[in-house]
Amino acid sequence: MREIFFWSVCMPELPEVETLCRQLREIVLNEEIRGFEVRDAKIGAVSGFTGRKIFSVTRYGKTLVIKLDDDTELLLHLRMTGRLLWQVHHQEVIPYTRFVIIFPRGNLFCIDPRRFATLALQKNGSGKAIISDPLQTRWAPVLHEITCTRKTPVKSFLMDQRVIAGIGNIYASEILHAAAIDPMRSICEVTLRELETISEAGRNILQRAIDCRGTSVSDWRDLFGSRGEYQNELKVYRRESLPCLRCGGTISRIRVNGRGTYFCAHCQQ
DNA sequence: CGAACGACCTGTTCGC
DNA sequence: TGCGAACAGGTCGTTC
Repeated sequence: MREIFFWSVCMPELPEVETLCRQLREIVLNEEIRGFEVRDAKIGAVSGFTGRKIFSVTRYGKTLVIKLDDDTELLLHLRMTGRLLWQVHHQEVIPYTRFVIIFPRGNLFCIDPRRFATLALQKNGSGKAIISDPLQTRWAPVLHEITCTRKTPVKSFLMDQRVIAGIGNIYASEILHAAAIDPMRSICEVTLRELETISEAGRNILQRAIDCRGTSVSDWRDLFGSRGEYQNELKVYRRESLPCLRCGGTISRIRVNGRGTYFCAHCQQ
């Protein structure tokens, strides 16, 4: 039992949020909200959804977008340790619960030990990324036009939510390893051809991670408390000092803009 | 304008 | 064994 409630790292990025999104659609689409309980006001000042029905559940980058039948749009961002958990029975007390949405057939718990998660109403004209859907769009042609004005490390560039919506720390390391690019390389020195390699690797990795229902590095769990599978396919993340699975070199861990970054100095240039 | 960094949080891990 | 410091990282605001 404790295992269900015991996690330190979730870090929902695009594949994890997409997983929740798909699972939510199966369960709550067209369902009526019977109650909305805010257990921690820090989550955001929102209320008054009783009687509304769920019109759609979509995703923008790492943000979950829940649209109600009165056109209200709820934006849920899980940040680092936020989770959503579906519970059929309401009696259970779950630690770190931030809010609960009560449906006729069950209850949706938002759980977040570190209280970074946010719930807000859609703001008009909320920021859009240059690559708003990295799964559908080829990155290279668009990004190549702006790389010459930037000097930031390529890893920071990939994680910039104004550039690409949805890539976080885990997948940024994985993508650059797959593309054999040094994460510290300045983005302005990355060629169009290399950007195409990054784009190809990135889209493949994100899609594969979705197919695996996300990465359970320490304890990411899906809507039903199950682990993802992509942690079994990680090539560099959290593999410091272990051999590179491509060239046999040793995986290094450095800091890039304050974030733990894993790469192989032998085959990533 | 872009780049870097602290703040926000709290459970876990590390070092003495 | 115990305690405090360091660490984890998504995003925002501040500073340079």
